[in-house]
Amino acid sequence: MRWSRLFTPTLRDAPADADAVSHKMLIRGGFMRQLHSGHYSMLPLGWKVHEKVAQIVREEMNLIGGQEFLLPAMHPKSLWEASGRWATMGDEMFRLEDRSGNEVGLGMTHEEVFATIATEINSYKTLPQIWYQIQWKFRDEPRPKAGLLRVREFAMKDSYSLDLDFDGLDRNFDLHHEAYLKIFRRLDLDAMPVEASSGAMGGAGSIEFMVASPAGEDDVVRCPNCDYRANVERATSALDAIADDAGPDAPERFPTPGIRTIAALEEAGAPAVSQIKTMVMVVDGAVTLALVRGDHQLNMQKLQDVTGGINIRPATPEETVEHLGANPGSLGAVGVNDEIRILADEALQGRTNLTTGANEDDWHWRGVDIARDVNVAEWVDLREVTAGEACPKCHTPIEIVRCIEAGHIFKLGTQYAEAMGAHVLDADGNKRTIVMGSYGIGVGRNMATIAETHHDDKGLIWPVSVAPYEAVVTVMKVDDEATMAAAEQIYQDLLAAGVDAIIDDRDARAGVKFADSEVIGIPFRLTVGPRGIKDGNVEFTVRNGMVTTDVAVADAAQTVIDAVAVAKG
RNA sequence: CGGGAUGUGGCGCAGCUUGGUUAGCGCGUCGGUCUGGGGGACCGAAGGUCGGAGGUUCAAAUCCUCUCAUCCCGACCA
Repeated sequence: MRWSRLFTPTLRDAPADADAVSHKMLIRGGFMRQLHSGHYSMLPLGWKVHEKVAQIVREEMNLIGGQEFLLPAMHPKSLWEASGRWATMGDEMFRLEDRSGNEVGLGMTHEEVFATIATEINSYKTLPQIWYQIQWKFRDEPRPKAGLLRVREFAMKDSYSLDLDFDGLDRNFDLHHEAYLKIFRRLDLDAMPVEASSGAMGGAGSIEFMVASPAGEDDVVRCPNCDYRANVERATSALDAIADDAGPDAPERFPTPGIRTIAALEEAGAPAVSQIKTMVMVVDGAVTLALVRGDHQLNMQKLQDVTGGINIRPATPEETVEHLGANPGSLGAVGVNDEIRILADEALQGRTNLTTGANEDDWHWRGVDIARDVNVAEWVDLREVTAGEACPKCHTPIEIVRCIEAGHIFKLGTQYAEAMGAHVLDADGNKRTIVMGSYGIGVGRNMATIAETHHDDKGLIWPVSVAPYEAVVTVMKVDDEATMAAAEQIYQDLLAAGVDAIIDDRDARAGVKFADSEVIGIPFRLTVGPRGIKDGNVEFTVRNGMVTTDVAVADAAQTVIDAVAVAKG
């Protein structure tokens, strides 16, 4: 490519509405432009990077036996009704009507379609299978943000494993786990696998691949001592046992005028660790109480996971008063009847002599024995761990790191195959439901994650594996014949050796050319100018670290060819 | 959905409080001259429904109402 013909509108300033580093850099480098919230146009360089990321994913999927498909993005309502997800996907699914009035949805993921195709598998002999595609997903996100990190329209590699049994699923899950680690290594992303909530996907278990970054949206618990890693949505920690006084034979009501918060109640003599915090939640329309220790936080995802609820929200003040008879600040579960489901965090199990609201404004109970006085339906893990608590495995204080979710793999099980009727006959002639796994990597998000973690104050620093160009030959004086001829020869040598090179043949000032190559983040640069040519030299600059050395004109191309080869491993 | 902020040539901004010439500035763009190893200088030029609609007024970028868009925070702390 000749830069004089390249369309890549670089900017001196980042747009004011960009906040995340990757967003600013990708806009400044002319990789992409926003069309509207959550939708980006990929410009030539952006698309090149995107496709290099996709190709790495494709290669690693093929290596584990994946077969590439391409499924429709637009799906009939009936398909999603069959799995029950037409309803459960809620507002996150884009829906529209065709001219006949038939409702269709834009695919957010493709379990249903792949499972439908899997109905054509009739014999166990066809299994296992790994099917995948790299295709556009549409999700009406509540809040698109941070450039490509969270968008409403994006390319995703989604793969699906099909097996006769759960042992097979485990094998394919492990194959994907390994393939994903290789993919992230090739993308130069330091991704850590963590236990995760399966969320709306359902299924038996899942692993997220997390890359530490302040631009992320997930918090990951990490033990600095052992290998414990988990999303806060799943993480636990070891708590010190608390020895309570037995307390009175029955709870006692006492007046607490004006006391509305845990902190205020603590000042009034009830330690937060000995309070019950009563969260009034509405789970799919049903008022539910979630109890946690006074000094603990409720994790909504954990509540969602344990209840299996789809729509979960805090109760409104009106609903709270209607069901419990008091306002927030004086709420409790003592004496609440069976009509309201009560879930209590495990940290409250066995506790006595506790304090909690009495469901009458300005009154609380003390001396509460939770087992005796509260009608707990289930003891579950609801609490969000915090940094510094003890690792559940080794008791070292844990840390919490902000992360980008770069990939996610799920052990789905049989639910989609069952819904779509994907069955096979096993060796004994018995009908069996196909066991599925599903595995996703967002191409654009990974591109942004690389940008997020590979830059300096001059711009991006792409790993060679995904760089828009591996090398640029920067011509300092295009009207100097000897300079241009030497640059052209080097450029042709690079192309002949398979290096993805570009020659900057623009009649522009040196500063402009340097700045552009740096903001774009091309890994290697050969600067060819009359000054060096006179001595038979060109300059070789490595973008990462901006180290420049002189090399002989005759060796220049080979220097880059070698550097590219080393970087690609 | 709740809260906050911002919308003025391609990008970054000023002007708005206190309404009043032809709406400015930097960068970028186009033409030219001089330059030529870190976003150069000078001359000239193009490019704007001041997000949109309605209202107040003799007069609106500026005041009022509604609306749309974009960004950030939150989706719990009883």
